[in-house]
Amino acid sequence: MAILTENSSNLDLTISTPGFSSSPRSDEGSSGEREQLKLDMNRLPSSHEDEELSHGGSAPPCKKLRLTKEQSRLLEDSFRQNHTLNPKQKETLAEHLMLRPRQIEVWFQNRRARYGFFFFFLIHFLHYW
DNA sequence: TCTGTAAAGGCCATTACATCA
DNA sequence: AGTGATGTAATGGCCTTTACA
Repeated sequence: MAILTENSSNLDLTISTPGFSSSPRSDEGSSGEREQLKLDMNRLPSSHEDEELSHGGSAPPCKKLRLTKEQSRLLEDSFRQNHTLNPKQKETLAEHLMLRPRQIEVWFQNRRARYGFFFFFLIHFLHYW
């Protein structure tokens, strides 16, 4: 899979994920049920749900989600290509992964925080060694 | 040109929750 | 089944940059 920034000046993204489609799949395989559950939990809340939450409705705030392997993998691939996202890329990724843009943003932020420095250090270490 | 200001985005520290041993 | 450790999603605050009047 790859997310290609076709042109850094124009903000288009090409996302192709073998075995992963943003559209719901009816032929979910063996790992199916548990994974499907995760996807359901992780899916972007409908505008109605969103509205309820944002208006402080009686519904409890969303529990912390766990990203699926596919979601993580896709995010990881994007991160490898670019450690930061422009708004368009964020939007596209969010749409593709059925997450909120804020979640994409948070993932990249945490990713940079956890491994960014490590890899920076590692690369320079290898380079000079 | 400068200057003040609001909006947006990034980073950091921290919290809170899910999972595993 | 209960518990502590660990990993990580999420939040809030602060800072910098940018656009605009």
